[in-house]
Amino acid sequence: MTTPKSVAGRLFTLLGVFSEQRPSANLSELSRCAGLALSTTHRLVSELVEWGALDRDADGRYHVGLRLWELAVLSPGSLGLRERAMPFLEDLYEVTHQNVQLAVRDGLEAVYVERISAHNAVNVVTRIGSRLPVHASGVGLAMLAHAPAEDQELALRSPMRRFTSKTITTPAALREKLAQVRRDGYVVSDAQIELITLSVAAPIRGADDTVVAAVSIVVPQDGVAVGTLVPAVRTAARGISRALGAPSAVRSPRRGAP
Amino acid sequence: MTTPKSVAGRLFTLLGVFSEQRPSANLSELSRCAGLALSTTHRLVSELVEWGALDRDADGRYHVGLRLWELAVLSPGSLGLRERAMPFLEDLYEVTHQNVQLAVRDGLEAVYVERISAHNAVNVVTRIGSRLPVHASGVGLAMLAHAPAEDQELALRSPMRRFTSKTITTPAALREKLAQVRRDGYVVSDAQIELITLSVAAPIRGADDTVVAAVSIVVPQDGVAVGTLVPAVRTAARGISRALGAPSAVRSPRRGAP
DNA sequence: GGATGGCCTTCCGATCAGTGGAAAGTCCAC
DNA sequence: GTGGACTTTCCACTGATCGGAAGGCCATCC
Repeated sequence: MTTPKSVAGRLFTLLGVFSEQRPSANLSELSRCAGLALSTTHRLVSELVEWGALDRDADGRYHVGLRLWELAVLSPGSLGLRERAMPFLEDLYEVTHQNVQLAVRDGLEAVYVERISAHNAVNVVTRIGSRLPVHASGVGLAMLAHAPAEDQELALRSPMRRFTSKTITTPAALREKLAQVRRDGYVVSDAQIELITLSVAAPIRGADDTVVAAVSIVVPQDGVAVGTLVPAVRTAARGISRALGAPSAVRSPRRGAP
Repeated sequence: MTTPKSVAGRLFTLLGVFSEQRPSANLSELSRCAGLALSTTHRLVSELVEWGALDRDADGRYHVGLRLWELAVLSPGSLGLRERAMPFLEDLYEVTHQNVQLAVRDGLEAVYVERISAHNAVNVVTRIGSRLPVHASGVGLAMLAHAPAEDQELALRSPMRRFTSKTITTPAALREKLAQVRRDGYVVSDAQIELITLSVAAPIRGADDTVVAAVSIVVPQDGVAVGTLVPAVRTAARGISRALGAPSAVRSPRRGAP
């Protein structure tokens, strides 16, 4: 474990100790995992607690604090987008009763910022805040297809992790898929992450008409008519784009669609 | 503005510059608002960007980064709670089509961690991540009523901000309200924040049977039968408690049924 | 064109905050 | 009582941090 020289780096290392697998830790644990001296850890952690980045419970264990929420919701993927998208996600959920997801792009990863799920909906691997490579997720493909050329180039050149036998892993396949997404205006991502699920995604445009997010719906592989989902997802994506002030969604350009 | 002496403090000061009113800032702005030298700001901000706490857009402006999401969702109010509560919030929304909110307590404040709202629902002041004093919000009262005695004492001794003519502001009134909440098992918070709205809230218990969160529904003052909302909110709260493993919410366990 | 002002970036020496070893304190289990 | 795991406090040394200063970039103004 490389110990960063700067204090800031040490703080980040400490915060990085927390994960889904280890949502809480005691002082020694933090010290060990971060590779810092106990006394140093103690002081830094105390400062983090004082500010609210961490909380300390009755057992002396540390958790991520609620103050970080206040910051996180200020991120571009959150501010405005979530608020405005929510009602449309609601609509989509109400019609389909399946998992509905909202994601933004961070480099070559799709970050899920909202998700609506029902009791009986199919279980998916993603949670809010989690990330998936753009090449392997419906939302990722929807966003990548309309990303700046340099990002697309980078994605084509980067190794693509394989999740299932159907995962796109070659530049050629990805290139073709992206072209198809641009042509159709939506993505059907078939068993790219898990063999039993399928997702339909569509891009969301912001006020400057660039694609800033994507919405998707995840359903079980069998028993759901994909054809009926596509219009619903596209409608929601369009509604959200309009709510964000996207020019192309305000007027109604009929691009070859009936 | 007092300049903190520690590096950690300076980092927090920098992050604290961002707010709902100022979701992005350039370097000089950060330097000015944080009261730090330009060169210092430059170095610290660069480190924050490197780690992902901040992002820098094409115009050279800084935003809160998406990495903070990954941390924020690990907070106790998020991890597990949101995931498990969502379906029940959905149910509540679907039945009522009003604003549904989920909150946790942080000291004497209620922090909203999830909210579902419809196109036509009444507008409320709260957003995800925002805070309200416990004495003035339905969710706050629901949580405070079952909080440790010391926290209740503290709340009774602290000054209570007045939002409207109906806001609880005296220890006596608060004490009585809390007793009522404990007796009834729910809260009707009538115009305590805004005169035109009313909320019904109920406490949610965790695996250790303590109250860890609260769910509420916010409706316009007029035209909605409160009587019909109470059972719905209580049912949802109970369902979430059960999903969290709260002993008191697990009804007569049927054992042996394979 | 040259001047001006705003903003960002880099450099560098003095200084002072940060580090970590060590020791003392706390708590629990055996 | 003893041992062990964890936390808290102390302190002297040191090297990371700070901020002034200088330079670069890019507008806008005269």
